[in-house]
Amino acid sequence: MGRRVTIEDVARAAGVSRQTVSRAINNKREISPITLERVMNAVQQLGYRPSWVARGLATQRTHTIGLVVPDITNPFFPEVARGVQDAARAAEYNVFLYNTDESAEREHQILYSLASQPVDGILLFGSRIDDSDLTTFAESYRPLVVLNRRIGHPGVGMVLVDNYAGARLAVEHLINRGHRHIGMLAGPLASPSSIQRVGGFRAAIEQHQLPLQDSCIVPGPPTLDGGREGAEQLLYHHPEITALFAYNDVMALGAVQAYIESGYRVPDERAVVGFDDIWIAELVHPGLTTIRVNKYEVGYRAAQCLLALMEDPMQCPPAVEIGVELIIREST
Amino acid sequence: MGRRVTIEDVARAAGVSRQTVSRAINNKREISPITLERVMNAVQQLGYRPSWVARGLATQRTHTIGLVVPDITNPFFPEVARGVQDAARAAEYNVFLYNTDESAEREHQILYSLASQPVDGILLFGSRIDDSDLTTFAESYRPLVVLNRRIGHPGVGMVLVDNYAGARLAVEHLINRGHRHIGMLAGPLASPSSIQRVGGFRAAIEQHQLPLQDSCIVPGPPTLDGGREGAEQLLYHHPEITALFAYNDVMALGAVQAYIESGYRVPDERAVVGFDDIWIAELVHPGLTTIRVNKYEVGYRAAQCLLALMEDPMQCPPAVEIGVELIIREST
DNA sequence: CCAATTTCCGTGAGCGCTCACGGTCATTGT
DNA sequence: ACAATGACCGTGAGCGCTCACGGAAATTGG
Repeated sequence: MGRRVTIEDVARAAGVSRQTVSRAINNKREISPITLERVMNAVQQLGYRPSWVARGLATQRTHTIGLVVPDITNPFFPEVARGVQDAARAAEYNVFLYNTDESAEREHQILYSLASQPVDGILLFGSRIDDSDLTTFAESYRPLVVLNRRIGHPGVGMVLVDNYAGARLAVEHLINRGHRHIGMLAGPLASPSSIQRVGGFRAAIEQHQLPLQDSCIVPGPPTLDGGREGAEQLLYHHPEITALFAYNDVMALGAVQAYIESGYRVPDERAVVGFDDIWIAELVHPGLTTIRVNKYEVGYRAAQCLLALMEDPMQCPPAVEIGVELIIREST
Repeated sequence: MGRRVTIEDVARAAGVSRQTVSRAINNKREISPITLERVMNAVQQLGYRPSWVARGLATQRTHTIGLVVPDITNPFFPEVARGVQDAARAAEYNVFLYNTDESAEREHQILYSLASQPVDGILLFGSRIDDSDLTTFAESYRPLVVLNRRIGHPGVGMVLVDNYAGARLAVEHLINRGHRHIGMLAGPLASPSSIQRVGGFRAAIEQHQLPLQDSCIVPGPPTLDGGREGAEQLLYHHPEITALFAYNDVMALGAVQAYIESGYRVPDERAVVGFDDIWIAELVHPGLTTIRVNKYEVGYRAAQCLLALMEDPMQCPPAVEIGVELIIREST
């Protein structure tokens, strides 16, 4: 109850003009220390809080960024989100969160609705829309940072996880362990990170002149069941395969489950390596060998990039490269 | 580039007044079908998108809610957040996400900053500020829904997980399994859910007339390490304890680890039951016996409650009760 | 065929703030 | 002592939209 305290009220109470109050709270100087204090007192007493919305309308900036992820429930993203939040908070930005559910249509909706302003910039992670759509989008909309996409466009930043190197590390590790028939659970084919990981996988296999049929690379949803089913399918069609490289840890976990349920011992008879190093990878039994990605860093640096972009929306920031690391545990 | 398309542009293009355009896009009827179509065409052609901010200033509603959680990285919260998002999306609301890091000070900051408007309502989960602060907060601010707090105040909704019953279920299960010396990892004592779970724990123990010293209930941060350390401590001071009820699954997992590292077999020599049934509880080995809380439902229904509250901010909605369920796996 | 509705649409004001000016007073230099 | 500089502050307008009016046209009834 009670009307909102406006800047006018403060001005009246302090015996100055609105503009002076505005100057005070945004410490623009151009204001004498004494009036500044007078104003600040009035602010305190009335409990005045400037309206973010009104300010947004006047300045055309809302101090808000939008974070778009496929699904916050996917264990990869909470840490990323956390990184984003922390970076945003440091700069006094708020962050909106949206889930696309891996659906391009849904993603379009969100992006479209984001255009009607609430945000100053967008962080697009795990995008599933195609490159041309993304480019036209980047052209018409505000600063944007994308994950694992190469878009050479002023005003858009890129964060690139080294998927290719990660996949190679994984495969080489498997080869070192003596495996010669290696399969891959490729995840969602539409995803660029899947393409990159498959690329690294193929390259490593070929370099070592190991046999590889296309049917040893099976796509599937990046979920536990996706991993389980992929592994079962491979078990059936390619029983010679003794090791699996999975698109991500969740799929890898599913694969391990499938193996165990089918009576194989991991890692003695079948080995599995995942990707991401999500929190639980070290808790399961056997502990999951995986490629670690610093997820917090991904979020944090992406947000920083976006923040910089918002200062100067026309620059072409260098891509932020995120390195990866092989973490060996018991599943290989 | 290019100025923003305003409602005036549309009005001009369609040969009508701003107000008519406004009516059209908010389908207030009071508008003839023919002009409606004319306006809509103009909207299409110019690619007009009403400014959320300007509308917010005029209507004093931003169509935004704020979700405050201790840490989105805590595996309990992503699912909750997901439920919130989905409910919000259905009503065309955006959601801000904030992390308090279990810090009361940080929470105050956030709540305070939220007062300067960006949100129409607040979802406060895992609050760590004390009851009186919370009440004064509830009085002065906009609609609010809190989790696991009893605040009888018009305009504030409550979502209550049945912690008490959950704790009893857990303890009784342990007793059925033959345990007579049962300890508890109590989590953060400041948290109401901790208090409630401890209450249920005590009640069950007493009802079955089992021995219980206060030192068998050890507090600690709700993390893996918190659980591990608590278990070690108990192992040292109360070696007679054969079963543990943990504040949450993460602590329970830590406890299991501690036991295994100390050479105890779970569940043969030591049993552990958790709380929440987070995603990974069934993936670890041994699978974790736990009290399941439907986290998605918590978020979804909380958001619905908030939405209702925003329609009529002075009502006292009934508390939303969330039931729990004992899930028996291999850790007991 | 004319008053009483109803339907439709336009006008002014205002939401709470900031920006670009311009004005006033005290200060400085010579 | 007088113009010129600078520090400080106030004024109007405007950001893009909606609300509460009120007026004109189209409809109805007897």
